[in-house]
Amino acid sequence: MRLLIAECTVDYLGRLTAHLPAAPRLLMVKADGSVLVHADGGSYKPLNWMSPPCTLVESGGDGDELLWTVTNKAGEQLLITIHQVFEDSTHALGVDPGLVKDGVEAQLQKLLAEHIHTLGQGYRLVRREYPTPIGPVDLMARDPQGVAVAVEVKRRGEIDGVEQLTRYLELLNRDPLLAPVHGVLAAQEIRPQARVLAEDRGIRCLVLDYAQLRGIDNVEDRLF
Amino acid sequence: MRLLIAECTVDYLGRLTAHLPAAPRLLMVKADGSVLVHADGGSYKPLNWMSPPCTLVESGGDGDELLWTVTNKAGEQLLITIHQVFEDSTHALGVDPGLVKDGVEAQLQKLLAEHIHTLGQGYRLVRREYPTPIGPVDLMARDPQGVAVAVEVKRRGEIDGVEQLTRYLELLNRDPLLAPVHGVLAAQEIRPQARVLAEDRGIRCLVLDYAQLRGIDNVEDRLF
DNA sequence: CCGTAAATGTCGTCG
DNA sequence: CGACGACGTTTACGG
Repeated sequence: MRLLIAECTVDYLGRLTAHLPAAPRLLMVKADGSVLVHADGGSYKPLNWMSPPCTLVESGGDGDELLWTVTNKAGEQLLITIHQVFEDSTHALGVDPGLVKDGVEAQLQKLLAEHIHTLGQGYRLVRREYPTPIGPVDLMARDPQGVAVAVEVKRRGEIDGVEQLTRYLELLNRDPLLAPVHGVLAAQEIRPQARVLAEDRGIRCLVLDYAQLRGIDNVEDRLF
Repeated sequence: MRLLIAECTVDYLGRLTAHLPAAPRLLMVKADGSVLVHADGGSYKPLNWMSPPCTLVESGGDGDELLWTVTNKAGEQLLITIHQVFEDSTHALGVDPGLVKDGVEAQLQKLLAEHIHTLGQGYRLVRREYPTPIGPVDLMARDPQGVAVAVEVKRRGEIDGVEQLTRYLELLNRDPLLAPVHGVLAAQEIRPQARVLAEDRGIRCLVLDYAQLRGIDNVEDRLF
């Protein structure tokens, strides 16, 4: 990895065109040739960048200037003019062992499947990832009367989730052996507009308490 | 901005939990206190990070180790254990003048508005950004028979765009002075599933050729 | 400050 | 390799 602190001007010509006036910035060149231009603020997103795979060509500009031309397969270009270099260092980091994550939605789905009575007393789980032609429904269950219930699990319930579940329900209800199929949107948090849309379509909204779902585990652990 | 090249272990405890085993990495601390952990690959996204506003507390760990505890308002934590420092430098960059962008969807919308006959001969533009209670429709037009046509412009047509246009159409069709309102999804590229969904709902799909739309300009430039 | 839509989104997974 | 959905999405824009 090469790090430069330098005054530079940057132009991106690709899916859009963008320009950065001259200013001191951090230029990061990674081992795979990708380039990041960072300012001393903002968030983790660089001001400008080129993702790998790409190639960097260094050439002389006017006077003491350097011109970097970074190009990718699609022909997108990042043009960096370096006016003054304040620091320039290179470091061999090696391949990173990588990030280990504990998911959220998958956990919620698993927990809700294990405690399907969170939907109400007498509910039974049919299966997780119930297949449909347009993708799997997170959970399929039966209510105490035996009516099919399709459950969409989200961390945050938003309009997208309602639309997604609506498409599943429309398809599932075409199956005379399954219909009628009710819908439940289950999430740790449900946005007001998503709730309005869901309830307008007869979809029940269920707010999940992650801690409580795990708490139920603990209680049962004590019982057995 | 402070840059460290260091062997470190990182844990994030927040919306999820994530762990990075010990390895040499770049640690970037920005002036606003935000912290980025970068490897020598991947894309512009750090392996781990904390967005501002947040606070960094440095304390001693076991032996020569250093422990950074980065905390934000929501109580999320980024814990960085620094085992060995290979380089440590600090640079004053000042406030960045910022990025100037030329958008894409806005350009497409403008071009299509200027060449509304791309929809078909005899089409007339009513207005861009036609207001509805849930937000503006990109373009409103009339077909040769005077029927209202709502157009949603995207760079890439995906299911979301179809849903968005569907919501607009549902609302617009409630207005007896406007109904019936037809729908058109116009994009440089339309995904197969979006096309199926759109056509199932009677929404026409129109693939836009950016170069050709500008080419039409050129031809007209030559004529006048 | 909340809510929605856009993003040079990026990233994983699965066909 | 393309399509599709999730993301610690982040970010910009409007009410």
